[in-house]
Amino acid sequence: MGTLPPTAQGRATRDRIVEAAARLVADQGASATSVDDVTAAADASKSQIYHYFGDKHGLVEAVIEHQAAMVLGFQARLLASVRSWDELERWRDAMVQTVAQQRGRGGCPVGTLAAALSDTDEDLRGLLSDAFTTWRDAIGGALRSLRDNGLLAEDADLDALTTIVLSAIQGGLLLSKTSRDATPLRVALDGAITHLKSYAPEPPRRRAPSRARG
Amino acid sequence: MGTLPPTAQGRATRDRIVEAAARLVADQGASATSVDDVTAAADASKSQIYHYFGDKHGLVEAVIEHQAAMVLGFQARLLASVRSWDELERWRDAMVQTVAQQRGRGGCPVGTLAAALSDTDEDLRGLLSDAFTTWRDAIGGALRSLRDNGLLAEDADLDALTTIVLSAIQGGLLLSKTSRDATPLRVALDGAITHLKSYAPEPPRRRAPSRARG
DNA sequence: TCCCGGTTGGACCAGACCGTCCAAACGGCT
DNA sequence: AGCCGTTTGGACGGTCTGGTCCAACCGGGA
Repeated sequence: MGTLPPTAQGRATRDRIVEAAARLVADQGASATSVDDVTAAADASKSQIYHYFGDKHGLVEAVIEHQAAMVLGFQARLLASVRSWDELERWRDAMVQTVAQQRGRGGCPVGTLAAALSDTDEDLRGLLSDAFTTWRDAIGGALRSLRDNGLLAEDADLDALTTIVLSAIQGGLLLSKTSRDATPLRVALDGAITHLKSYAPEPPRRRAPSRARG
Repeated sequence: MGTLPPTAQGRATRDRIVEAAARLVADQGASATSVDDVTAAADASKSQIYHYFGDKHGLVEAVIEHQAAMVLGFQARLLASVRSWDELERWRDAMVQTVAQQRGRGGCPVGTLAAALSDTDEDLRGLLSDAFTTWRDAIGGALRSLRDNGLLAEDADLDALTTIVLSAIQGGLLLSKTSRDATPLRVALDGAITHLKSYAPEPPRRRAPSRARG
């Protein structure tokens, strides 16, 4: 359970199970996904799941870790290279495009799990809280990079701005998945970026009216 | 099912069931709440539930409508009177205080349901989407009132600003419930209000640095 | 070749699940 | 009192649930 399978075959099986479980949990919810569902989807047998994960709780933990790694990998890759407003806007466009492609379905796997499990299980809440912390670090790194490049004022509160950006992501994704329309996410992220720009050391000529309609 | 019980006694029973179910669903999730759980919590018998709601799906519908009415009632009451920045900030403080009191637990009942059910059931997603639309109307009304009082520019895009505010609410609540700390909500709402103020017709002396740290 | 830990399949269990059913009790009528 | 639709209680059935158990299988090392 705690440790990874020693053989390559075992590791492959474990991965297959986690991926199948992650997919099922993402579009049914954790408590609506049965262990038997997972065995069918992963083409595995029940003893394999209990061998590698101990019980269903352990399986859900593995799913959370898997989704956190996916999302944060994606985010970290895009955010690591941000050194200008243009690059930050490319990051925004990538997220909006991803959501638009699936018409909002699913939203953020981590956010969805956090909404469902934070009140139910203290262990899982901790994992999800850690995931958000890591995400904040990635965003905060990008903001620091912007500040180092002279695009944000020295005295700007980067922690607060990071919270604002992550809130816009999560809130926008929730509204987009509920309305099946990427617009709320685009508008929320646009608003966050406009807000960031208001902390530029040389304030732009004048404020820009918000562009998109929600 | 579709219609309300004809007798006062029946209506009382129905209400008791919905309230108990809403409480259970809020802190266990819909699919983790069994009909038998509800019978026990509402001190009702099974036939009563199936008599008034048809099946579990109908019960969940009633729970959504109940939670939407609660949240929107609370919001509409606070937002209807907003005519100045001070009053908007009082609305923000009321929300933050409510969340702080329960250390973030639960978050927004509507948001939590939306995260869990939007991908699962198209009917329920529609109900939740409608709830968000009504919420948007309440926020939009407050913003219009601010504009009518000369606090927002005539050309400000109120629809977009409404989306930004609602995203901040939902995102902030999610982060607060996951971290068991009201700070993210306070910071997100502060950011949204600061953003709104940047659309004031007479821009304030200079931009204000964000106050709280996240 | 034998051995042995890791791996796999699936029957099986006890309890929980949703939903059905029917008979009894209730309560406002006339 | 007598009636009738509404409301109530709870036993029951068939299915699904998480979890256990054990026998078989595999593959590499000696």
